[in-house]
Amino acid sequence: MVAAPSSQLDLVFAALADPTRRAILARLAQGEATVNDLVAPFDLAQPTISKHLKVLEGAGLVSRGRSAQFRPVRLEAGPLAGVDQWIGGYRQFWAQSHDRLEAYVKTLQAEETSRDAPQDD
Amino acid sequence: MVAAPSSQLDLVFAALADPTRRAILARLAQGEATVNDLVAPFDLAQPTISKHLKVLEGAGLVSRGRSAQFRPVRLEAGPLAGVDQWIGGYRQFWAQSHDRLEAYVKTLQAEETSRDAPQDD
DNA sequence: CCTTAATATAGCCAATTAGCAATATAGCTA
DNA sequence: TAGCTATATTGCTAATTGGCTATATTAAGG
Repeated sequence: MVAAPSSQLDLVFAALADPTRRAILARLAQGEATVNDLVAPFDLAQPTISKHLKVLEGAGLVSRGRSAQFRPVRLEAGPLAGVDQWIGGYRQFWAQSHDRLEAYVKTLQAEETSRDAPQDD
Repeated sequence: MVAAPSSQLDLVFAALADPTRRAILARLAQGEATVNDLVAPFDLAQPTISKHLKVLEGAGLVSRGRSAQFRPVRLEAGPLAGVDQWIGGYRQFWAQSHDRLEAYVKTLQAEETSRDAPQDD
């Protein structure tokens, strides 16, 4: 077992890479839920959902309570703030590519008048 | 192999889950680079980096040019805008308890920044 | 042409992962 | 206590992944 300790971002991005887990988060955005609540909408076995929950918990994206034999799951958005922060460092780059795209569209429109545009891709 | 077509978000999150790939993006935030440029800072073999680049390209996060025997790699931030939008749906959940969160975010950013934040200076 | 440089591809391995069914545990309730 | 319900754990499999070395490809330059 050589495994370097995964950083928080590693765990969070990995957790978010699975559509089932994102759907679970979406459900939790509407409020706390039991495991069975979370199983219901999917065509997946209960242990499978429990496993997904463990991954989400490991990433800090959910926390568990205890109420009788229920272990309510609730959304913890903290790590998403971390992702948001990380992404913030790149915001300028998609603003910029948007500008480039706009410029490109303008070019196409300009060439439209001269009816002879070469394909350059 | 029944594999449902991974959504863009699946691919992007999965690509971002690896610290080497995030570091590559951080490097590309400073400008186009050749594969060798990207190999240099890591203690990884060139084919390993090429594989990472293929993952990033599959997610739409980088694109490749061609110039002699070089295949310059450049950042494509578009997909990050998609992530930003997805995350936007959860912003309210951390806005609520901003105070407690601030320290937490600072902590994990401190951990990550040195490793793979884009340099914007 | 032949060599060198930049990159890609192939093939291998170990670790991880998403899924399942079966079973165990924990806490009500009768 | 017994039984029922909610959830966790175990143990399996197939697929995927990150790493490597060795080799192939592509383009420049002598």
